Amino acid sequence: MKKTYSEENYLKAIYHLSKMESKVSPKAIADALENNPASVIDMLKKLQDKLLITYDKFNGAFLTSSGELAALDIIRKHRLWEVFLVEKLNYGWDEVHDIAEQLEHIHDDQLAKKLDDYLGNPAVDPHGDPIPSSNGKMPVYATTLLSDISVGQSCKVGSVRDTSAPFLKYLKQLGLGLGATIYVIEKQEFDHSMVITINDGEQKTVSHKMTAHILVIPG
Amino acid sequence: MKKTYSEENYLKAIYHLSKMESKVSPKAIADALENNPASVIDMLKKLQDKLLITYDKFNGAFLTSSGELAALDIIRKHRLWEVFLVEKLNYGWDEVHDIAEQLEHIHDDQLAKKLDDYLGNPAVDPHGDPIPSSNGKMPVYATTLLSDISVGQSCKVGSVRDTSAPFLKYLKQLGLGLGATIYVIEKQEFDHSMVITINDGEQKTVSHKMTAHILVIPG
DNA sequence: CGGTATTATTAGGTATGTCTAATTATATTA
DNA sequence: TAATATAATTAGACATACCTAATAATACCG
Ligand SMILES: [Mn+2]
Ligand SMILES: [Mn+2]
Ligand SMILES: [Mn+2]
Ligand SMILES: [Mn+2]
Repeated sequence: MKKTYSEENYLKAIYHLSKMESKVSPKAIADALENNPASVIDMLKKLQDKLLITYDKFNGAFLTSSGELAALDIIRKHRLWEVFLVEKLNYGWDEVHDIAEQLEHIHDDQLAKKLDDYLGNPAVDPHGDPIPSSNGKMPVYATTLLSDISVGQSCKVGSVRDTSAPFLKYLKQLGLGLGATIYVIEKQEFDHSMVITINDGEQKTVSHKMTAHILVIPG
Repeated sequence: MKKTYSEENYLKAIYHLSKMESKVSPKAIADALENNPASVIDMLKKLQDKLLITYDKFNGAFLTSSGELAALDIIRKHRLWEVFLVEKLNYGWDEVHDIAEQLEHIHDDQLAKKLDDYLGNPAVDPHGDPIPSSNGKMPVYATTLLSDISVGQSCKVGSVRDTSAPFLKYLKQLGLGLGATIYVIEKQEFDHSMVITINDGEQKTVSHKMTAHILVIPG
């Protein structure tokens, strides 16, 4: 069953929110899509009619299995296109999200597979996020937040939980790219800010807001 | 001023129709877009309000200079994406039009230029149609119809005037690709069908409907 | 010329996806 | 617990881009 541009965006938002919070509320969806709860309620009804989600006030929204497959398909396309834009068209990783937001909705049976093959079947997108397989499985890599790494431990940047331009620009400025090695020197109890070195460079202080949006592979 | 998906399709249709016929009527636009004249009239008013076209019943629709620039930009993107799909993703030239119809509406300031550079600044799309320049000029190549070539003359396939799958499939079956050399052996006065050889192969008979949709470079 | 077919246009309506404002339900917290 | 803040929901509206049916204008043809 063909989905509209808008339905696809809702499914994707619900998928992402369900990974972050236990309950996916209309308010949370409205915030994610930058629209309002009244619009969300309308759409939740439509998605429920199409058996893509279940929704009730107490449990919030849940993707059905067909809804989850649809969401993963969109995410797959989004991330493949991001790889294309960075690897082939030489965009910066902080420039590609909004374009991928459009490209993810292009409809064609063969496109994702051909793009995937052309790109050499990449495992992750330019932000380190895993690319779902064509049969709808989401590989899991980095799951530990940098903020949870202990003093004296080191780790590598696996992916980021925020794809906004300001965040990515700041990362670039810090030299914090994918795969960068981080060593945790100190943690402030007061505001949870961290003193770290990046690739054995000079010491830098980063806020909790930063460290709570960076996923790492410990060790 | 940002244009909607639909507005862009109308501008493109009006551009193409204006090259084929002297008057672009609501009926002709409706046929091209497979919708109905009432819808077209609505949109013509909107486009006129936005100063993208002029319209009156006696002269039909005309693109203003900003309308023409917009149309050429969409056509440029359409054709660049078609090159990408064929050259990089290994689609057949009969499979790419509908996908490009979606991709042409992707909006990003740098995208067309980056794509163009990445593809090596192609002059023509997979159907031999010239790719407009970034400053809105449409190069002109093949302008002669195969149906206008005389008996005893040869020519090369420059482009096609129909991008429907049945037409392109038939071309492929005949071995009539871009650049193929055609030699005109005979022309029937009755139905204007032609006997030709393709790349010095065996003789084939093709209808006027075919020869009137193939543009060639004589000589 | 007059009648018929084709086009153009208007009027009114539908579906999608959004909104604001009002109302109801649920949490928070003093 | 009662007041208050936040969230969910409903009602009503609006913009976009379609549609059908009716009417008006124009073209075509015998
Ligand atoms: Mn992204
Ligand atoms: Mn999107
Ligand atoms: Mn095309
Ligand atoms: Mn289009």
